[in-house]
Amino acid sequence: MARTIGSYGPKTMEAIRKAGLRLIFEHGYSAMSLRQLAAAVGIQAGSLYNHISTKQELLFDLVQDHINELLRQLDLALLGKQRPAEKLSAFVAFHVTYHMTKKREVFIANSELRSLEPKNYDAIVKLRGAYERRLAEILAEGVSEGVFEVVDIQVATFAILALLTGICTWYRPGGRLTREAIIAAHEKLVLSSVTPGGTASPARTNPARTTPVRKRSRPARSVAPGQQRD
Amino acid sequence: MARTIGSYGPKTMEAIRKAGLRLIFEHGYSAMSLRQLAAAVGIQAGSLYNHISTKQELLFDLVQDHINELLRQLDLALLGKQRPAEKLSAFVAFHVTYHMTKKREVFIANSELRSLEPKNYDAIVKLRGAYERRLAEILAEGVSEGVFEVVDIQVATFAILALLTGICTWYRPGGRLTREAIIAAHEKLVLSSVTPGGTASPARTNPARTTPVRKRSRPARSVAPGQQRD
Amino acid sequence: MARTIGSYGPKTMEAIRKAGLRLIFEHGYSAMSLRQLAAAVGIQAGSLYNHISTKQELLFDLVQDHINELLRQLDLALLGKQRPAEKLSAFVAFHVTYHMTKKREVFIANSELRSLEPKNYDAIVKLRGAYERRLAEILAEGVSEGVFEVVDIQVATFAILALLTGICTWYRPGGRLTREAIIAAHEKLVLSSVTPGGTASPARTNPARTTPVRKRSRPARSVAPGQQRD
Amino acid sequence: MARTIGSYGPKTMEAIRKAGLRLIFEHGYSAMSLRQLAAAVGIQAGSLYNHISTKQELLFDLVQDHINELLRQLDLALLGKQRPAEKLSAFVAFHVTYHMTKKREVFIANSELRSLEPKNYDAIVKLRGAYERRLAEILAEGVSEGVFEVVDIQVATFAILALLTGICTWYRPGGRLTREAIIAAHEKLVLSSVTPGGTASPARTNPARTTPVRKRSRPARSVAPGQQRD
DNA sequence: AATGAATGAGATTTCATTCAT
DNA sequence: AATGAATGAAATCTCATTCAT
Repeated sequence: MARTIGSYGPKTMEAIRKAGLRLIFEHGYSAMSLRQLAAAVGIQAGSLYNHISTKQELLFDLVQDHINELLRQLDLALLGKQRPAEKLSAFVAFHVTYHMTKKREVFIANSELRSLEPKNYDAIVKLRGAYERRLAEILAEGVSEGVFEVVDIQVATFAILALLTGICTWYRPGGRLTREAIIAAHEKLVLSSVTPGGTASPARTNPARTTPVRKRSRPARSVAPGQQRD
Repeated sequence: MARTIGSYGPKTMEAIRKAGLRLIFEHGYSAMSLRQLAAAVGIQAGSLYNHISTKQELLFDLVQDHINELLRQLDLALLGKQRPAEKLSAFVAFHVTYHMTKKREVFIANSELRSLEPKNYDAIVKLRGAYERRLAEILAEGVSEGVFEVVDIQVATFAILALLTGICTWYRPGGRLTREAIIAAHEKLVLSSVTPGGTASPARTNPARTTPVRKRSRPARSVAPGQQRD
Repeated sequence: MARTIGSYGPKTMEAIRKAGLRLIFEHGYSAMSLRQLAAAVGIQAGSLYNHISTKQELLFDLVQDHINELLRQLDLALLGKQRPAEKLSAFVAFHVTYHMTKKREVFIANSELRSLEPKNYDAIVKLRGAYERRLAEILAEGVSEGVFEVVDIQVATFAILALLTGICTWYRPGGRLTREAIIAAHEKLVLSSVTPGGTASPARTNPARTTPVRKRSRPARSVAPGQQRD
Repeated sequence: MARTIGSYGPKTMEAIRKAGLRLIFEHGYSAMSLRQLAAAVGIQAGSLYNHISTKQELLFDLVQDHINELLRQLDLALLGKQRPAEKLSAFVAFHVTYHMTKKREVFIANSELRSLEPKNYDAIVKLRGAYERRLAEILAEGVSEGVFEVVDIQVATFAILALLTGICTWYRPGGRLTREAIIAAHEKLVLSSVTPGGTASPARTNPARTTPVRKRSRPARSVAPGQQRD
């Protein structure tokens, strides 16, 4: 049979990316077959190869494009913000908004890192590091100015990112809350979480750790998002 | 010919579960092949079927046993705690500790729900709901006593769980921080996050939502942890 | 790598059907492996799935197409025949001829019904019933006109069909007898078998059968050709 | 778990044979797994090997014992019969009765010959030949005495056997007809079928067959019951 | 740029059979 | 005589990928 409507010409690549995002989001990268993907696009499996080079490259492109866009927009969102609290607010608002808009991209970029081949994995983790560093720097600045208090900056960075990223596992447009309410809820949680006060004392580092850090027993690229890099 | 070398006897099942946990954690359920699993155990692929009935059942058992244990231990940890703040502290300490001890089980139970067949998925989601409810009730109690302040209890529940569960993606024993420090860091973040004060106003619900809630377009069982159920 | 040698193009499906017929005839459906079949066709086992959807579907299609063709040709053969004896002669001649020509299809359609899944089984048995009814009606007509005599029409129908169908277990082209001789031999047997005369009395029905008919203890779809339906 | 009731001691072998008969009758030899068989008996698959040597031997024993018994009883049934018609009546009555009583054994012995390994196949076909010869001799005797008329003795032998053997595909105790009625119905059909009269002329043999008989293209042991041996 | 048919590897699962206990 | 756990082969079927058309 000839090709079906909706799959013709230069729009096919875009249809592949879109269907790929959805299918990987729903089933995971290795559970998604290229036949499934092709069917969703309305073409035969072999025809995919007119547009992608391999399944792996499709994943890599989706993830890479997402992270680049994320970084680009984050920098726009932080533009002109001065004080740490202001920056943190902007970070939260941006992150939440972005995750509500692009929950599939975000989810995949977090959960399918382990499906990337080593070279691709390294490239993505490097990009992701840049994003995390933005938050870590905001926290560090706030702590050094005395407006934030955390037990450990690294832990707080990971924890806040996890908190914010959690959205894409449950958010659905048209749910009970408005976007603004969801953003507000997260701003409250995050800003309060680093507010000074309470009984917390600074973290003690591990005295047991006198031997050199062991090589990890599992492949460096196994799980997302924050590999223990401290 | 009968068996020559390799694992034997009643320990095999335990070895399968252990290797299964590790491999699913590292590669994901559908990326783990039973050949791999058998090799890790030291038997032939077909021999797995003396111990499991299907690959799917293995996943289900691992997840179910984990959640049952999690619930059981949580209730022990909360025993005798009275005030909401006390309960929340205990919840955080328990959750973090458990996640550091059993990070693989926890990670799988969160990330592989979508790999469960509908019947199994439903059973697990039900169990998980019981766990989430424990936290939601603590928050609700604190809010009604005026000791906690959140914009929205549901959102706060999901956010705190996401924050806490994030640990199992980066924690590794023997890292820079002691367990106690990690627990303390999370207690600070979580307890502060719900501390009254700040400018937050109560969540406005979505005025746009006048039509009945649509059926979701993707399978009900796709992603973890908190399906939009509000 | 793509294909190198072997069958190609639109002829493959026909080759699969032909080889499938032969292999099922020789070894039986469940004893025929798809590897064998693929080897007979000259392709890889997996390549079969470009042409068939499952092994079961292949069997079903072979059987269904055969029975449809059988019915179609039978009706042609009976066209214009008036008297019962004439009809019975035509039936025998047609049946024997067809079974000599398509002995594999015939044999499979009779012996592999039990290998059909329930839904497929039901469909085929229904078609087969139509064929059997043609014969039963000829006999009934002859009996009511007094030109045939049988003890029981149902039993005679089954018996004559069994007699005629037996051919496909021993016929081989180029054997000792001409086709015409084989047909003549069967016409003599069948026509004589229902000729009036002899000592036979009408069948007594079973007096022991006072209780309702029990459900059969084995699956309704086990053996061919005539399930006890009286 | 220990062994279940009904499977203990010297009765196990009998249970295996009985369950084996049923399962092969219902599903066919190669579709019956030894695990199924063991389950039907109430033991583990491995335990079968305390009683049988291989799956193939089980089939062979079932078939061989059946045919031996068949021959033995046939000779008893023919004892003292003098005239051909008397003999043929006795043959039919015996055959039908036996097939109603032992329809599973009969069916298997006819349909699973192709599942026998060459050596076993040869042994069984030899035995079966003895049985067929009994009928062929009765017919030949009747023909030479002028009380029977057939176009071809070989064809008539096969056809009558097929007719009679068909019973085991539809007979079920407690059906509409009494055993006696079924026997009577078959006696009428068979005796009439060889009654002299009618227009049939003796079979012409195949003039085309001038070349030596080709070797059969398929394995000598493929199908039942009457290989073309003329 | 799409199809349809192919490949070779590999997926999960079942099989007959073995044997220490 | 039974069990339970093992083997190695093979079952059906799916996969990513290739390529002549």
